[in-house]
Amino acid sequence: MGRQPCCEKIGLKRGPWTVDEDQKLINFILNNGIHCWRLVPKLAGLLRCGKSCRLRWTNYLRPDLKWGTLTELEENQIIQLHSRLGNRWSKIAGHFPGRTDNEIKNHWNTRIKKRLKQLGLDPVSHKPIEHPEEEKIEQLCHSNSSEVEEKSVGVSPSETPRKEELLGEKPDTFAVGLESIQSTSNSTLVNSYDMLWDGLVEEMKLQPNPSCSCSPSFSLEDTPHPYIVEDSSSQMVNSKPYWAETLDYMYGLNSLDDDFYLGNNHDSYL
DNA sequence: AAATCTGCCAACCGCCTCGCT
DNA sequence: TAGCGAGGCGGTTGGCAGATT
Repeated sequence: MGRQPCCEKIGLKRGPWTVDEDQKLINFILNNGIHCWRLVPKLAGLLRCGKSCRLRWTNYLRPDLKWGTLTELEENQIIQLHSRLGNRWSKIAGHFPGRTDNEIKNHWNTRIKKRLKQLGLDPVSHKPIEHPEEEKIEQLCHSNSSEVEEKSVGVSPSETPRKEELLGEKPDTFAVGLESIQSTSNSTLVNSYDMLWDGLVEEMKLQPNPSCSCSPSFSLEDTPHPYIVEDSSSQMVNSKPYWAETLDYMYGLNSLDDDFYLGNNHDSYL
């Protein structure tokens, strides 16, 4: 016997949320909090199931969401965390304040996967995809032929990485990783991000995100601002969604200065 | 200019986990 | 201790927008 559906689906609306629905959900949660998702749509006057409301809130309407493209540093951190945690997106998202598991999952599937494949890495195992590649790496470690090196991974002779580095074993320090990233071509990113991340782990002691997406509760005091967008040129821009004005009004945020909206305090969350 | 392709992401589905009775 | 229900999670899909032909 199968499980009962989470809600009575007959007569319920599906698909994209409208402005009106968003407003209703925001108003209800801000006024009443979240006690039981199953009751939220009924009490808020929405023809949605509780699950749908929860998803909409956690992925889009939550005030502590960080908007905008994931930064390169965040991307590298995601890769590292994925190599250790696998597809446990909520756990990974827990390390990124204001980011949702859905967002990170989407980013992984659409961009990072591709990037890893271009680097010759298996997105699942994080190891080189083909054995011939390993043979090339072997050659790299034991040969002085710059021609082979240039063709295989594009590393100059003086920057020849150790085999275990190319194959994903963790080297030593943050400093080494950072230096490597700064001084080498893109192809060495394969091992550089490992180095960098290990250093970061040491530096930051991997403090989990207190406002993890799993939690329905939030606090304006300890969460980043939601309307931060970082474009490809790393410039922070203001990108409020349409409902933001409502939230601003309700939270009294409209008196905050531009630095807050522009995310100039975002460093403290890394 | 129109048709087709591709990438992105919001949203859904169904299974799992955990807490309550 | 077993059964049930709600919330959480990860995989997948559908539709939109921009790019390409």
